[in-house]
Formats: sequence, C-alpha cells, structure tokens
Amino acid sequence: MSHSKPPARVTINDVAEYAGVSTATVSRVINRTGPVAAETEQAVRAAIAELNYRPHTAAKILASNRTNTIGLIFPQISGYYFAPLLRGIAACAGEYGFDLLIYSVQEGSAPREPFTYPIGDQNTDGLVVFTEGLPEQELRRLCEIAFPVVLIHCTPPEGLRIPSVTIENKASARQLVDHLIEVHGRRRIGFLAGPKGHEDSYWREKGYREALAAHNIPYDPALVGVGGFNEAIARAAVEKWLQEGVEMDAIFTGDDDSATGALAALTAAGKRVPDDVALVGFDDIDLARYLNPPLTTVRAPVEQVGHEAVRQLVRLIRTGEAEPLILLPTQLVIRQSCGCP
Amino acid sequence: MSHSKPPARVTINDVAEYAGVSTATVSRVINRTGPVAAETEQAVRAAIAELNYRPHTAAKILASNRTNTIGLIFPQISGYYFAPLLRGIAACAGEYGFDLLIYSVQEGSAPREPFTYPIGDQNTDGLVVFTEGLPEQELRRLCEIAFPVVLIHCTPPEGLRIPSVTIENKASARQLVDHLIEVHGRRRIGFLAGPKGHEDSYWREKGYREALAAHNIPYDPALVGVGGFNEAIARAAVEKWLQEGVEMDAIFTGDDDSATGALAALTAAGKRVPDDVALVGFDDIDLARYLNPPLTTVRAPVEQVGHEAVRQLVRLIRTGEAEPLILLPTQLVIRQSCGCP
DNA sequence: TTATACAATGTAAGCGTTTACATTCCCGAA
DNA sequence: TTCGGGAATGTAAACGCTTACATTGTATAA
Repeated sequence: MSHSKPPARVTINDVAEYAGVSTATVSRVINRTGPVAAETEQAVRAAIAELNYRPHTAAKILASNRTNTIGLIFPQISGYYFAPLLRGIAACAGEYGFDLLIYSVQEGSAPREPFTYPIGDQNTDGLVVFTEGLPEQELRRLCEIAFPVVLIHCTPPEGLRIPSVTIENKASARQLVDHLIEVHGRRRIGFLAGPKGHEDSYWREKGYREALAAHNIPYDPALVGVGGFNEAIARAAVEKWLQEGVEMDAIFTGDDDSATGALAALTAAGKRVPDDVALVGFDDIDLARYLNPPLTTVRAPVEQVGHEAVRQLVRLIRTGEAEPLILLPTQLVIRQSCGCP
Repeated sequence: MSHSKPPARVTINDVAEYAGVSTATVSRVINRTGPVAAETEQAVRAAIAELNYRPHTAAKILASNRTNTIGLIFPQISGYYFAPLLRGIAACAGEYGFDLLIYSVQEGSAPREPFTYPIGDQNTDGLVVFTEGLPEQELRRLCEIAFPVVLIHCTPPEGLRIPSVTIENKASARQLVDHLIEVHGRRRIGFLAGPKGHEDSYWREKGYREALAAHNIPYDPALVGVGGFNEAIARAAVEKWLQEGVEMDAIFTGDDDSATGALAALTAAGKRVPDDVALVGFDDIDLARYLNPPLTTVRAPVEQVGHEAVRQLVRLIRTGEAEPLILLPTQLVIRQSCGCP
C-alpha cells in the first residue's frame, strides 16, 4: 500500500486533445447538451474510455451551479424506521434522476463553524430534513434564499413556510385510545411520552387527551409518565407506577419500544396483560407480533413518508411549489394486548 | 412558495471587501491557516456573520484538492444491520473530523454513464464500500490511482490489495455447529444458505462444513438448501424438506431471518424445537430472544465493524497504510432453540 | 545603526468545468 | 449564382475558492 501520489488527474482538456476536439464538444457529449456529429461523439467517447476520464464533480457544480443531487440531513442514526425511511427516500430520488447525499449530524459534536454543513445549498438542489436535523437559524437562512427544503416528522418553526410530511399521529392515537375505551371499557389509561420535545410524541399525547375528553374521562397527570421511546426507561416508569400503587387498567405507550418495556414491568409485577392492564403501542415494529401477548399497535407507512418527502422536494425544486403539509394515513393493527381475542 | 431566484451568492470577495481585507486573509481566518492579527480576525468574522456568508464547498474542493470527507457506498438499504453499521461509521468519521457522504446504489437503476458515481475520488478523500457496492471495474480503477478504499463484509477482487473488515463468519459458524454436535449430539444438520454469492453466507457454510468434517460427519447435499436470508424463502425451503421426508435433527439457518421462517415451518409441521429439530441462527436480531423457543444465535459487533472500517480508512488516507484484513470476533448467544436449558 | 527574521497581509494564478458567443461549413431556396 | 439558416464546433470568460509568492512592517540581535 504505497503512498505515492497518483499521476495528474485526467481532465476534460486531456480528453479534448486526445479526441482532437475542443472541451466544449466534450462537455456536450458528456451532458448530451447541444448537437454533436455522430462521428465526433464516437471519438470523444473513445477518448474518455481510453483515458479513463471522470468528470470532476466539484468543478462541474462550480461551473454549472446545478448539482442534480438532493441532500438528507439526519439528527442521529437509529430507530427501526431509519432503514425503511432511507429506502423510500433513496428510491424516490433515483426515480427522479437525483443523486442522494446524506449527512448525519453527530450527537456529541460541537455545532459547526458558523453553520457550515457538508451538505447544503452549495452542493445540493434541495434538502430533506429529518426532525431536528437543522437548527432553526439555518432553516431560516435557507428559507430566505428560497432554497428548497422539505421537513419530515417535524413542524416548521414559527413563520417559516416549509413543506413537511409526516404521519397521522394524533388521529391514530385517538383511534387507539378510543378503541381501548369503547371496545374494552377501559377508563384509567396511562400514557408514556417520548423524549422531551419529540414531535411525534407530542401529537400522540394530544390524540390521547382528545380521546379521553371525548369520553368524558378526566385527564389525570398521575397517569402520564415518560417512556422516552425506550425499553428500559419505559420499564422503569411503569415499575414506578406499580410501586406507587397508581391504579390503571390500560397503558398507551407512545411507541412499541416503550411497550416492550412496559410489558416486561407489568409481567414481572404479576399483572396480566390484557386482563388486568391492556397495552397498546405505536409503530408496529417487527417485534410487536411476537410479544406475548402480541401487541396491538399502529403501523405507519414509513417508507412512503420518505418517498413522499422527496416527491415534494423535487416538485419544489422544479416548480417552486409544494404541498404545505402532508399527513400520511396509518393503519390500526389490532392484536391481543388490547384485549381483543 | 415563490420561485424567484435568490439574490446573488455571497462570496469570499464580498466578505473581504466588507471587512477591508484581501480574500487570502478571509480564507486564513476561515481555515485557521496562517497567522492573522486578532483585530483583523474579528473584523472578518463580523463580516461573515453580517453577510451571512457560507463557503462554497465545490469551489473549496476544486481549489484545495482536499475534501475532508469520506464516502460510503451501499448496494441497497435494508437489513437489521444497516442502522448500527451506519451509526458506527458516522460516529467514527466524526471522531476523526471527517464529514460523511453516503450513496446508495439503486437496485433497479441501470449502471451509471461510464461509471460515474456521485461520490468518488473527486469529492471524497476515501471510500468505505459495503459488500458489492461497487463493480470490480471501478474498484480496480480506484486502486490504480491509489485512492483509499476500505471494504466491508467483502473480499477484494483477485489481485487487488484493498483492506477489508468483516466478522468471524467461518469461526462462528463452526462454533455453532460444533455446539450442536458436541453438546446436543446432533448429526443430521441442515444448512440454509443466503442469497447467491453472499459473502457472509459463503463463509458460514464453510464453517458448517468444517464442523461436520471435524466430527467425521459426511457432508450431505440434500441437507443444504437456500434460505436467501429471508423468512419466506427459508420457510418454503424447510417445508420442502419436510414434505420430501428429509431426515434431520437440527438446522443451522444462515441468519436469523431464515431461522424465523424455519421455525414457522417446523412448528406448523408439528415438529418440536429443539426436541425434534434443534435450530440455530446467526445475527442475533432483536426478535431472536422473543421467538419460541428463544433462538440460539451469534451476535456480531455490527457497529464496531463500521467504526473499524473508518478507522482503517482514515489511516489509509493519512499514512497510506492499513490492515489488509480485519476479522472482528463474534459472540455465541446460547438460548433454548439449540436444546440448552 | 544595520541586518535579520518573522508576523501580517496582499496579489494573482490556478483548480476543472460549463456556456454564451463567435465562427465555419454546408444545404436548399430564391 | 447568391444568400439565409441551421448544424457543428471552437474560444474564452466565468464559477468561488486556495495558496505560492511577494510585500510590508516591526522587533531583535549584532
């Protein structure tokens, strides 16, 4: 593995010279822009192949001011939905002929210089931003220069007209809790919130409260804990409830990971699910149907969210217009943990 | 959402002019290269903030011939290991101060123009390539120009000295099958291979055959099927065995997804696991411990693989040297599906 | 006092493309 | 025969940055 520098880069000039044409013609061949005689084209292609020429992306971007690339910014990489979401995004970008660049904001890392991300308006034609991937300040700046951005699972900051796509969190949560109340007659229903400031959790809680209100069940703060969308935290939260003797006949954990933790706590304490305490989650992770009892939950069209986000972004790039808000419908997945047979 | 073009881009010239210095000085401030008087620096920073200046990445790359970025190329996005692997890669890149650019090769899409990827030697300092992310031809070209590349879960093509990092597939499979034979006395052990040409599967099968050979168990082709690392395919494969009356007292499915399918087939056919047929998988997916019986399997340090790959790549970039092959150790996870109590 | 060294800054030549504009050539219409 | 017009191609000026080299000023050593 020697460290010797490679020979000088093959440039468009080399190709032009080799093919006996001008750089403009080579460029035309490569980008299929402007007319080129068949014969000339062949000579150029031969030269390209012979010299093993690769256009220099940075130079191309600089000169053309177009990137044909869309960027994706992630706050951190984890969660069951990451892979399908990314798949949807990558697939849709491909469909529209865009390349995809992804940048994951490191959790621990200090905020960048002023705010210079490796991807942004200088090397992409548009950005898909997942949850809190970008600070408000940066979002504002992009908005000001009318740079196309689409948000995923995130409401745009006050006053910024940025299109966003997410799922029917509130309506689904409402449905889930309605089910618990109407079908299974539960009335003391606990809720385990996600991490502080989590947008999905916010709306799910809203749906939970709406369901209560609609059935004249008073809201009891003692029945709302923090599950952090995390198995261990949720388990601890439920254990605490149990220990404190909080009465309840059902729990809506904000997501399925929490449900797993809640189930463990409940089972360990000798509570029967769903007989003593019904349990419902959100997300329909792989595990959900293998839990004992199988978990009643909500399935979100994760891949489709990614797909739709890119569709909107491309529309925004091409026409300057996009749907301000897209709420993708979810699907109730009734299994046994809610009490259904 | 208007489509009006944003005002002209703020360039380093604007900043220089505004701050009353030369562009060189501005560049020095931004990149902390060369000495700058405190007073001057302040003026420059103020100008940057005032004008809301952002360096143009493409221009910077073009001029400096450095990118401070490493690229990751994926064949397609899926699989349980995707998120942790990416996390490891992103985290390590961050540690070394590199940005990360990711490109996922679309499955269906036709191969690109000659072979021009959106990321490569022109916009990254090095590449991490996952399995068959890049065709051999491209790999060869990169090798020729001495461009730093590290492979993940993939042996370099004949004659190419490209460092690679993967896991102890063969040794772990061997261990697993040894366990089946030595501890549980099984001798008719089936194997479900992964997709055609899958590198991990190849080595796991090798480990399987080694274990058989070491115990003087003849290799029986009838006991080797294709599970495709996929639940449905694996299920069908096992059903076919059952239907054809193939005798067996254990199955080593190449991965856990297959194990799930195999388990379903076995259970549906009234076979008891592990009493009639012991079952072991590979990967230790989340689900594994929730199966009934809980699945004996192997845990791979997926995140660490990503981490190590980047570590080697950075080393390669900086010194031109790297470990040719790194095999990360795995961990046997004994649960009940193999027959252990 | 003078030579020296270094800190601070400026000048301008690239980096590898694209593309507006100019040029040449050829063909068919008048 | 002449001329307009497009097809095919070339010329050269950007694009926004880095950086080698030049310049200036100031402090220190001799």
